Amino acid sequence: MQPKEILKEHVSKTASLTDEQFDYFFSHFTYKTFKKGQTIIGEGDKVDCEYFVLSGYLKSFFINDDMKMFILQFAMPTWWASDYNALYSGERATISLDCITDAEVLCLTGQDREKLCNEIHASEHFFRWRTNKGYVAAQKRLLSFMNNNAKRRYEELLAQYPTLYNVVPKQLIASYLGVSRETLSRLYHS
Amino acid sequence: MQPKEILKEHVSKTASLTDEQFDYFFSHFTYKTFKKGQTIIGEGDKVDCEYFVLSGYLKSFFINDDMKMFILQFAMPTWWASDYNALYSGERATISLDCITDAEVLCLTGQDREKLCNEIHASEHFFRWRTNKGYVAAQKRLLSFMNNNAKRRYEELLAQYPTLYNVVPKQLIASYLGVSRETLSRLYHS
DNA sequence: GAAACTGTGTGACCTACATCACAATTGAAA
DNA sequence: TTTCAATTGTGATGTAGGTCACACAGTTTC
Repeated sequence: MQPKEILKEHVSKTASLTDEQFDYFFSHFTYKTFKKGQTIIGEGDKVDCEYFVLSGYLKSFFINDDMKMFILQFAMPTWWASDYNALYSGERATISLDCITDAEVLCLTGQDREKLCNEIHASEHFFRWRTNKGYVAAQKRLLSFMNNNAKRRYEELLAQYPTLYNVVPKQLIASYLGVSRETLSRLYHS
Repeated sequence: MQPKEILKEHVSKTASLTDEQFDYFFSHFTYKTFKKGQTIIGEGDKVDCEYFVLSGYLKSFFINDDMKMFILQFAMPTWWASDYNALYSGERATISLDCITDAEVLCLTGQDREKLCNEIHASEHFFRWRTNKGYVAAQKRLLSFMNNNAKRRYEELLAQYPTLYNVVPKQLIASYLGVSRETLSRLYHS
């Protein structure tokens, strides 16, 4: 399937744009490819874009003072990713984004997103619903952190995204769950 | 200050509505008061509304199978609260909402919000930005959970919302931080 | 002014998970 | 195929924070 069709199918689930509107909408996206391990957003960068994943897996993450990594999100095909705080506020990136596998993405600048939201009411509708979905998901994960131990969080993650298990190194899964890789290893060997 | 002015000032920070547009916007809100301890949304309820706080303090929370409470959000004046998952999806509430103090709120039904978003482009803009802010805040809190111990999370919370300390029982602060009340007590007595 | 309730402090003990150290395995590069 | 790095497994030990138990406020209720 072509990038344009992938995005169109995705957007049409929450907003109705006419074909001409969608053509215009799509014309603001830039197609890019990245290699496994490549950095898309690095800490301290100016953040211009958000990214729609066509193929491959990304991770968005934070590194603390002890160089420990915490994964905020795995981004898979048809997911969006960026440092939304930096993108909306103009501040420098505190969240990084890079490629777990080779990846194809569509880039949309923050400026173009605002322009599209202004010019096409339906596109603002789309972004509102998408963001709300992200908000609800983040809240769910917060509750899971408070309520569940590492084992249950691990089972939850695998139940929701079984494909991750084969694609993503266990270290990264541990960073997502907020446990050490040693603990994770012990969890699924018992 | 009147409810209408409070809301107007709040909305105008992110969206420009004309006076007539705002009058129309405001006409969809219902003013309500609640007493300390009253439930606004209970588990299993059908969720029709979201709530804009005019005065007082609310909490949104989740109760697990062991009857342990986890607080997702304290809502203070000019904050919004609801079970957004239930409100957007039509499912029953899993998140409850009640009053820590006497409170005045403005209620907006999900239906009216969608109607307003349709009819007034600027109001959709407002809700997109508000939701994005919530999303970014939830992500920050997630990172804080992964990165910081209970003591630092406690200090962070007090630094951000000093008023909470006097208004909100320590038990609830513990539930927000995801620690037991005993641990919290030990944290600030040392 | 008892009585009952809600909120808080504090000690003793327990457990989930972190950390450190090193071995084993896999996988890419040469 | 050999080599080097990245990834994973596993034991020993440390610790933050949970749980239970009980004491001691304030505050509301009759």
